[in-house]
Amino acid sequence: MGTKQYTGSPEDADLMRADSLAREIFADVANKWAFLIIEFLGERTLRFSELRNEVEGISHKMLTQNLRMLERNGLVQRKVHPTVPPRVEYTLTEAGRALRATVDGMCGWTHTYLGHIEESRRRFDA
Amino acid sequence: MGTKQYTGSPEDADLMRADSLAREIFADVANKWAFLIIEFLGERTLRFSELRNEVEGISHKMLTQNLRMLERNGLVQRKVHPTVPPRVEYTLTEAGRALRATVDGMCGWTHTYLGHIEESRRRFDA
DNA sequence: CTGTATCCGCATTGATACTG
DNA sequence: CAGTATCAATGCGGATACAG
Repeated sequence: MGTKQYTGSPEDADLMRADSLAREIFADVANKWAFLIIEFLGERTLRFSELRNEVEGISHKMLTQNLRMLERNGLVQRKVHPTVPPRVEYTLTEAGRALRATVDGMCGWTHTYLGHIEESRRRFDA
Repeated sequence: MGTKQYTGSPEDADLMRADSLAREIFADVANKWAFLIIEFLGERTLRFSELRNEVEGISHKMLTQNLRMLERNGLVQRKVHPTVPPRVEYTLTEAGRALRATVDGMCGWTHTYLGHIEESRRRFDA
């Protein structure tokens, strides 16, 4: 994801592919719902309805939509128990947990700079 | 950003405020353009037009909009040189650089799990 | 060059209803 | 309970024009 100065050399093909894919993944994952889902899921295994309660404010639709997306990218594992009524559980994969580590970093950052941000906002809004 | 089990005790007031603010910041910052801007800015100082070129695909509007947002939250510093034509330079603040460290983590994560993700997608799309 | 404002199409989102 | 589908709204984002 560095500067893009492709000269056309053979090795660049992979870099370009990787870069554009990285962008795509960024666009997928870098939205607040995905982050919140990953963060709340943590090391746990939660059902659809449990997630719905934890991530408050998320709609039924956005939850399923983001869960599908995360599953497609291999970040969450979806386990369906063939019972009635159905019981579906979601867990972070290894890749998901690795991503969560970085999201945790963002959470930590948020708390560290909370004051800084609030003050900056006050000054700006004047 | 942990579980929200507020009992109503006095100390909880701050936690709730911090939590909701953290959410708000998440919603602000967790979008691909903001990430890309932060990532490309790095340790450098760039002009508006330079940023426009680096972050390819971003529109005039989205760039200004995100730059304002980042400035408001105290993540970038905006320096206007009173010349004609105007010259405006953007730099990450300390808070911005700290956030960038975590965004870097995400970039690293992307490259580490690129193969995993591609394969997972192929399987899912079948 | 940088920035604001306006218009407008389109995608995202929520609400609702329905299936297994 | 979990998931899909449909519809309507609204808000995002791009294009354009214009000002300093």
